[in-house]
Amino acid sequence: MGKPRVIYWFRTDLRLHDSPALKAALDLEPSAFWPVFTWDPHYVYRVKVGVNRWQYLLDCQNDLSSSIRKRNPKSKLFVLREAPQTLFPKLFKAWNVTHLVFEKDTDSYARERDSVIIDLAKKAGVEIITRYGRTLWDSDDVVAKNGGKPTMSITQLQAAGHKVGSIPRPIPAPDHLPDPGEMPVNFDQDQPDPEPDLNASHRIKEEKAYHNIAGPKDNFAVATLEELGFPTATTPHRGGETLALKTLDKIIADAEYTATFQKPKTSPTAFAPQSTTLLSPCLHFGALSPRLFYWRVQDVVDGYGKGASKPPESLTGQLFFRDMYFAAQAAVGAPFGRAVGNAHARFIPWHLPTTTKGDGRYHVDSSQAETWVRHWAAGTTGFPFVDALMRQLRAEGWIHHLGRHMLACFLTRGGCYVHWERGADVFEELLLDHEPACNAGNWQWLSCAAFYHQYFRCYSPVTFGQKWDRNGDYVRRWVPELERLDAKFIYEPWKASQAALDKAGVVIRGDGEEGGESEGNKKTYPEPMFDFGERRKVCIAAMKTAYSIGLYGDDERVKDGTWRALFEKAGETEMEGVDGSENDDDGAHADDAEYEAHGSVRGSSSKHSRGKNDSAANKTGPMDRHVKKQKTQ
DNA sequence: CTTACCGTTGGTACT
DNA sequence: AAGTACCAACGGTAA
Repeated sequence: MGKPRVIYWFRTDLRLHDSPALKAALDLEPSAFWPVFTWDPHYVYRVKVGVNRWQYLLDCQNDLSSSIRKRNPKSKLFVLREAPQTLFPKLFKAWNVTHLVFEKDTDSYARERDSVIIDLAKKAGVEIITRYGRTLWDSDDVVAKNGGKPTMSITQLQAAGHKVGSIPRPIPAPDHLPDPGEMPVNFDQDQPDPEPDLNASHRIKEEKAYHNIAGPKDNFAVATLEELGFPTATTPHRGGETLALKTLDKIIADAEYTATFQKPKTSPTAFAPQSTTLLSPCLHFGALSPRLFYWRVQDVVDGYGKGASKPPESLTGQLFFRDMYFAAQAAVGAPFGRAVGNAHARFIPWHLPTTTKGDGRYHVDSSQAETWVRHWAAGTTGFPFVDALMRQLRAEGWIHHLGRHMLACFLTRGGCYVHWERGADVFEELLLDHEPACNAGNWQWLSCAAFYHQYFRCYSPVTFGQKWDRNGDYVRRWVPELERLDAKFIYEPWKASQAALDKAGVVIRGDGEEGGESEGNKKTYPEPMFDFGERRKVCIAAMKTAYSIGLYGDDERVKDGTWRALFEKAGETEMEGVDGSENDDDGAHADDAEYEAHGSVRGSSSKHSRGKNDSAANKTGPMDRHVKKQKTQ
């Protein structure tokens, strides 16, 4: 029995401070200690990760690696390019490993993957040690204290958290790390199947992610965007533990901001600087510990006395929401990320639902909805506030939480009546801070499928922006076509007089698909893609029908399609399978037309450039005709 | 059982 | 400018 030879497996905990798992690994007093990151093909190919988020991940890895090196010049973050499921059994042997240590992860894919790894380690006689530090409280403990049920309200989370116990105080970063052992690669590399590559559309060059297990220079280096075939990232936001801690210091130094923070009063239109902390991407990658964040803030609040804000509005309250979604997902499992099969989300027959085949595709039941979602994703809806938000999201990978509300409400229950899964797909790709539990949870919240139910409260793309930004500076920043338009019309340019438009040098015309950005000296901006007031009414009425029918995602009638009869009986026409297009009965639909499309909205980074054949927009399925016949009977 | 009130972040019309 | 009542009316929670 030699001394412990330990692999510390970094995943979504790219930091050295406050890591219970890292502490457990170092407490073994290893004779060999390898800080390792494995490239999971699931992340590289099977989930949508935009270029900006890749950049942020690589930032975090580079910073971590240099922090490790500072503590031991012989060490660094060793990046191995192979799926952990095939890599670890070989590594255990080749490096003579005795322990594998990592932070527990309650995401559904991670749970599945980690249980495989734990079995493999058992077989190899390698001891597994895990600890938890991803949320304030261990999500499984929260679920247990919530009666085994998902936490569906912030009250439940707070009550269950209270029962779990006090939030652990942060653990300082180690000031020294043990030497790594020898690292022979005397085994073959298992190559993953790159198909389907959900990120193929972003790549501008050959992707070389798995060309060599230790990277192109054979030195286990952190990858570059170029090796992945990606173009340069556009986000100004940079990642890494060092930066995260600096940002946190700056926030904490402002005691009044920290102690009196009220989320609903922070502005979604503030930019340079934004009104919130922008720490969410650091939390996602684990570059910042939520418990460190919590206690640094709480200590300020405790010292501030009267006038401090309280959860859920306060800064610490924001972390509670994160814990709530994590615990909800921990309880529900994989169905939490979907509608069908999710017993805790209402069934609402929105357009463009994901197919039940599990292939990531969705049902194009309405060409009109498909057109709307494309405009939504590209930032060409003709509603300036909506378009500004989407353009900032595409460029920077981050928008304010209330901006996300606006976009989500508009796409689902307050505008397009498109399924929240379509919006979640786009956010998953674009958000730097995309967190599976929080994304799915927030989309369910905003669409009133779960967590939130007041569907009659709708965000107006005109009024909501005006409430925060009378002059429309935010819109001018992101929709430069309207830069010079009078503030009176900046949120609703279709109402502007010809004189006002002439003065601003803009023409309101078309649907943004012509590709022409300028006409002479004038710029063009699209007409609004629908009458918002009308759509709002239609959506609220349809939500009322869906609520009164009261089905949930796990209902048999949802799975077998008999839900439709219930909605037809209720006289509902705004629903999946009914195409609202005015001009689509021109005989253009082939009988065997495909009615599925890839589960991603290809928002082109070059705006206004989407081709007409880019999607299944002009194809409809048999269901449409079926329903249309019924309508005209 | 009923009832009243609350729920992180709506919109409108009024004072 | 900021506060209030109302719109039409949801589910969860506590009394």
